[in-house]
Amino acid sequence: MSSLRSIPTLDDVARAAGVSTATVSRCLNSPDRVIEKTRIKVMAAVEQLGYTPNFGARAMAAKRTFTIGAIIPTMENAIFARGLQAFQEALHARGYTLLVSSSGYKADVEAEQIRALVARGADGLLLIGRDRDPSIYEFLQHRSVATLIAWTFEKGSTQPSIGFDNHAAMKALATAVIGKGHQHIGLISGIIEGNDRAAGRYAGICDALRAHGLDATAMPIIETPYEVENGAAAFADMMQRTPRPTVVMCGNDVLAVGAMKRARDMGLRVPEDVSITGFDDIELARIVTPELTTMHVPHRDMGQRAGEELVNMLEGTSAGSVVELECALKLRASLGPPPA
Amino acid sequence: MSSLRSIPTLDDVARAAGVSTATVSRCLNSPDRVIEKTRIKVMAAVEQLGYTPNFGARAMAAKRTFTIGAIIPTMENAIFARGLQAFQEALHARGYTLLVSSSGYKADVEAEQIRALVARGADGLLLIGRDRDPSIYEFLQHRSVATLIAWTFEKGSTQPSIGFDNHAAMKALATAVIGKGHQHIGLISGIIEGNDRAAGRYAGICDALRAHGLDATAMPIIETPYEVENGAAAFADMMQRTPRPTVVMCGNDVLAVGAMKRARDMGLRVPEDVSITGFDDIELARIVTPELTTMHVPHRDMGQRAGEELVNMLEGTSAGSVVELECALKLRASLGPPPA
DNA sequence: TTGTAAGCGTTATCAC
DNA sequence: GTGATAACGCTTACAA
Repeated sequence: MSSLRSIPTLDDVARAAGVSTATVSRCLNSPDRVIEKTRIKVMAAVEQLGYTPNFGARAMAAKRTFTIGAIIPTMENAIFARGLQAFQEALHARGYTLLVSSSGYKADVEAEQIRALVARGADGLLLIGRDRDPSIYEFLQHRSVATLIAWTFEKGSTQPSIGFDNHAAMKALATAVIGKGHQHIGLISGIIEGNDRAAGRYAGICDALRAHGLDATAMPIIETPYEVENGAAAFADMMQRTPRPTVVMCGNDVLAVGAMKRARDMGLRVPEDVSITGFDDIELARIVTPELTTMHVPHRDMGQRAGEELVNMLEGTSAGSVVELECALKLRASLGPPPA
Repeated sequence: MSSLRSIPTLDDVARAAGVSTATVSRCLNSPDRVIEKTRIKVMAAVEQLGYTPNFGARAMAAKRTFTIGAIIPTMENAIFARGLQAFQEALHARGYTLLVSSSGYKADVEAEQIRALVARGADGLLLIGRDRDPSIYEFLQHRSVATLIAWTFEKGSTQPSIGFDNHAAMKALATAVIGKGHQHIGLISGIIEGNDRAAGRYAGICDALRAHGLDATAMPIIETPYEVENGAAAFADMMQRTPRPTVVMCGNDVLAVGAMKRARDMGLRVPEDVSITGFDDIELARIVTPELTTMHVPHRDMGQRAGEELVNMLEGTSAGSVVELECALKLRASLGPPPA
């Protein structure tokens, strides 16, 4: 019975094909270094026995796994989904496997997962954002794990990275908002501590305000984890402030959508009574009514290029570059002029 | 310089602590089998050297990895996110690590990923739905990888599984729809081939129709992958059919939301001109306007219990049970009576 | 309680 | 082109 047969090893295949284990290994890894006749014989044995290489053994002997790990802050909303999908596809096309973990925006969980992935032999890692305990980067370097930072770009950074300038992008969005005539902006931000993207976006708004002679320190700001419910709660809170903001800018679309929902529940019309903006331009942004003014982030492009870059780093084709991607302002119905 | 030091092994730790590798191994795996004094000495060395066990070697020697794999059809929308998050938390609490892959609803990709995860030593696997080439189950059994099927329940199934009755749930929803007076239902379904959940939901609607003396074979049906855009396109198509459906039931919330968006773009009011229903009750369902009538699936509960069950199976506490979870009808504004 | 040593299943370096 | 054989880093009887 097949279920009694134990798991076949290289040795079993070699025996069945009447060759050495070295030859079987070659057939699997560099088929061209083996004469066709032998190869066919070996492959038949592989097939017949249902052989699958043991990954641990292979990793140990080859010091290479063709596996790349990615740790994203969350899978619960779509922010990283698109980019990750594209990343995965790019890796797959180059023969690599992607393993994903999510940290729930918790630094210690992330550190643990980085170790887990490295211990499992990940050749490379995709990390989101740059704010991280330095010891982690030391560890990664020590283990010579190729590491690429995504979702953020910083001029003159030394870390290989691909992303966009969160600061500049949010500044552009805020500038557009101010251009509509708004003087009272309220900000619902993600948790800024340990999150350079959130920090950059916040700073971008302040910059825009200052550039227009407005007082950035007066801006009401609520920090809360990126969840719809939190956006809703923060919005309600924000509407109590004095002076009441005429526009609520949100750190991402998820918060913004929560804010819009609460506005609706509170009987406030968007944008007649209050304007709302997001960031990311995930699918959600065009599903809600009214459609959300937001900053488009090239998720797919970023993911795909991240995949290619990481593979290139692994294969020595690239030393790890720093690439900046462009965002695009999406002016939609949720932003209007301030109420008269 | 620390970056010149090579990666420490058990041997290095043993040498540094002045004990054997066996003792170090014991300190790490069964600390109580080692006298405190030695343990302290060893742990200090571990710490000082920054030692991390090599996973491949450990897996090979111990034939156990405390790793569980999950393969979900997609990460691009939130359908599986909630459940997976809860699953992950449950595993983490029991000391297991979760590795996730997504198959893009493609059977061959899934098969490949199953092999990849098993080769990496996954002790157990979480799979979505039961439709799958039998050889996969044979393979899994042969490798004695504990496997749990989620998101679906079938009475009398022999596979360990946890889920809900897609057929009964959709039948209940359809019954509610018919109860509102609808005679012309259009269905926008996910791809049914190879997807028992989609198939069950379809059959459930047919059942409900028949139970009310309506002709199920006359129901217009469009099959399309679960994406917002596809839901929108299918809806437009559906509105051309004669007789025009008074309600469009969708295979899940993602399709439904796409349909709602298109309805709005076409100038059709929901539910005055046409009703729309979904399935899953993901967050999205209550974000859209009007809120979506749908079937609530206990995602978190399912994920959490799946995690516990799988660990129990691994640790011999459970032989693998078949558990059914209840869904709950959510009647919201997107469903109304048919237009006069 | 601790040490010795035999695997675990590959890959890679040599010879042949 | 192919075959021995030595790593690779760890766990686990078995001995001491």
